[in-house]
Amino acid sequence: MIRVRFAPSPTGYLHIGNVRTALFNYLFAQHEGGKFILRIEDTDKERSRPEFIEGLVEDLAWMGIRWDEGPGIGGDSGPYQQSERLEIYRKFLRDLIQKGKAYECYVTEEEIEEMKRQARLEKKPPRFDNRGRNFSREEIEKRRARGIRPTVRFKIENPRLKVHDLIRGGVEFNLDEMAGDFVIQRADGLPTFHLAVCVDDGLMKITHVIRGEDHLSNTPKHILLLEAMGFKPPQYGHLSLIHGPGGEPLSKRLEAVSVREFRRRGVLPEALANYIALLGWAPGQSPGAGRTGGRSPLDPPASGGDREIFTWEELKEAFDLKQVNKSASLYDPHKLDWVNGEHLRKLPDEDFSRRALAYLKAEKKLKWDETEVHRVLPVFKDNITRFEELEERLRILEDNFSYEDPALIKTETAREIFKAVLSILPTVRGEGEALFESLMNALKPQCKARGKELFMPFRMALTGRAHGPELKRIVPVLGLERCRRRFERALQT
RNA sequence: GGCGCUAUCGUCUAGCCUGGUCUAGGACACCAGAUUCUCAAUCUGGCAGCACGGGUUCAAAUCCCGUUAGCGCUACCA
Repeated sequence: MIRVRFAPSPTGYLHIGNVRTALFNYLFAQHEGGKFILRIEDTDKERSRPEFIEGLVEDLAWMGIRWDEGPGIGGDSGPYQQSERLEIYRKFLRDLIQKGKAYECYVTEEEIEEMKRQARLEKKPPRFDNRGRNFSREEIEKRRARGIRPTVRFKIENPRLKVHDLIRGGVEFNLDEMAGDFVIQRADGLPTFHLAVCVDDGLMKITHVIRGEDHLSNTPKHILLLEAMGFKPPQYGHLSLIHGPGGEPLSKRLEAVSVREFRRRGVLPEALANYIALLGWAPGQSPGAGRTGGRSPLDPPASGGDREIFTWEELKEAFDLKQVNKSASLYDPHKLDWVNGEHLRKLPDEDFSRRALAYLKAEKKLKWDETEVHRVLPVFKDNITRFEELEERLRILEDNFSYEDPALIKTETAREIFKAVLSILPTVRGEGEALFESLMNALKPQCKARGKELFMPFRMALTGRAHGPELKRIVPVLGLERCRRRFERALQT
């Protein structure tokens, strides 16, 4: 059974970068019929904050990424919050020390700082020289007497290591060149990330660790640690990092790329998932789908490497870790908007209205009658890229708008048109677009204006705006009575 | 500095493993045209790329070496 995990530390909200890690883990698990585990890594008590845990859980749930084990639902390997697993880590730590695979290290932070300073001066790579390994009894007693609390370091015995990365292929490390023995328990008695991760991945029987590239260099340490504790290391796959639109690190604009922000602006969760999945992944080209082939729309959607729009189900079906590419990519807001628009337009009117309404309510932007809004919403389906634009569009429901271009309704022709409309309005019948047709049929004999000359003043009187959805769609949702009021108002302006 | 990773249109990518079918395909963005009310949507067309230098080969985007650039790690953060 495949078991993967997403292990965020609650030091901020979910954003494009870490939600992609979550998504790839989730899709992989779903595709393979495995389990997806959520684990909260809050061993850094300085930076971790409880409200971020809630935020993470909420954002993940909103996205539609569901965990099989983790906070809120439990599971066989709990607890799933590292701050509640401290006893477990201590037990493994004692064991490691007992077996001689780790040791208490009385070297102080100041000494290490000095060591680094020296190294810089000599233009040598700064690395810990493992001096704490060989302190004499007396030295240790002396340091203890000075009140120095020890860290615990893991002994690196065989520093050369070859790792097969699921995404990158073979990667070779030489830990000698990188660093010395590393800390697995801080002086304050809390485990470091390295220890906690390895104990948890071991105990939770994680089979595949899919995480950010920033952990690639940690992998040899983790494999060594896992083995020292008697666990079989999982397989590792490292995802490249994502950068902002200008190539700058994402951390510089975390707010703009947070899941919360996308939700606030009215992005569909499945569209976000779709877009993010496309960052660093593309469905491989099926053998038949060559450049000249040209697939017909009737071909099964899962084929071909040029697909862009996926439902959640299609994503789970098509996702393949082997097709994830190694290079970093930039977040492009334009394409997200396009993907979102595609998903919006694919929604049946009823679903579109329901979800748009839910958005407006959640964001406290519903200022009009709910049933009426529900009825009007589909008119805007082709006109928006995000729900956030709806607030402005819906002002069409208000009678006392100001005219964007008042000159348009003041011309002689405009006044003639309005008078003619008002005169034929009582005779107009019909539903939907037929209503508009009926209106136009009655109107044409009564006035000579045609084309733009006719429609622009018409639109301005009705909506106050020069642009908007087609009139044949606007008129029926506004209703004849409201139209009458607006034409009369235009005449008096 | 050391170690590691990466490198195809402005951006996301297909192709690379198993060299020829690639005068490199798709998508976003951009530009132009169509759609006889606008905007949008939609359709059509256009612009634009194998980082650089060597090799191997009859043949290299694809294999090898080097250079350059970007990124990551180099914490008692994760």
